[in-house]
Amino acid sequence: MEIREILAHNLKTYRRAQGLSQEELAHRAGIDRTYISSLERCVYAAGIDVVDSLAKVLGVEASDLLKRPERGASRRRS
Amino acid sequence: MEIREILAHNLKTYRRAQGLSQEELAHRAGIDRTYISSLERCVYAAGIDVVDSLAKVLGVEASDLLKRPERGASRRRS
DNA sequence: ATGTGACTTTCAGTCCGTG
DNA sequence: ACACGGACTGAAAGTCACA
Repeated sequence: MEIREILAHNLKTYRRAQGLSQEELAHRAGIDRTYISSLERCVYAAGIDVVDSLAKVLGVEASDLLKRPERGASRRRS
Repeated sequence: MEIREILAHNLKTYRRAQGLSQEELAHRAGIDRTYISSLERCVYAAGIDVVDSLAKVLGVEASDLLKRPERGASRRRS
């Protein structure tokens, strides 16, 4: 799994957990709207400083955004 | 503490733990020697793909390179 | 074996828009 | 609220010579 994909996944997950839209997140992090969209679609390899500012808005550590998701336990059993 | 400094610190620490010179690390990661030097001196905010390739050579996760160092327990008592 | 300045090229990141 | 495109700018990516 590519590092961009990991970031994209975590970004999307944490963002939704906070109930934020891409626009809201972009605004609060002082980053362009369309760039967030690009990151979640793995268009760019973000710089660590934007990872850091995104992490701050999302209330997590920068390193958390680069952690590969858990192997087994993703799906919620209905 | 700035994210660049964290990366610089961890990079240096892990590199030395592996007994690698900047040149060796650079060579193995397919990156220029002087660029490693720049990163360890906080000249740039590296991209996550660079962080990832460095992490692979150092045998750690990309997220480990962005983890802020432990508060207390760094200095070894002589 | 590393720091640093000067340099060129690539791409991250912005800003405008559309569907 | 999001995907996606074009055009642009500045910083990162990459190279070299010298201390």
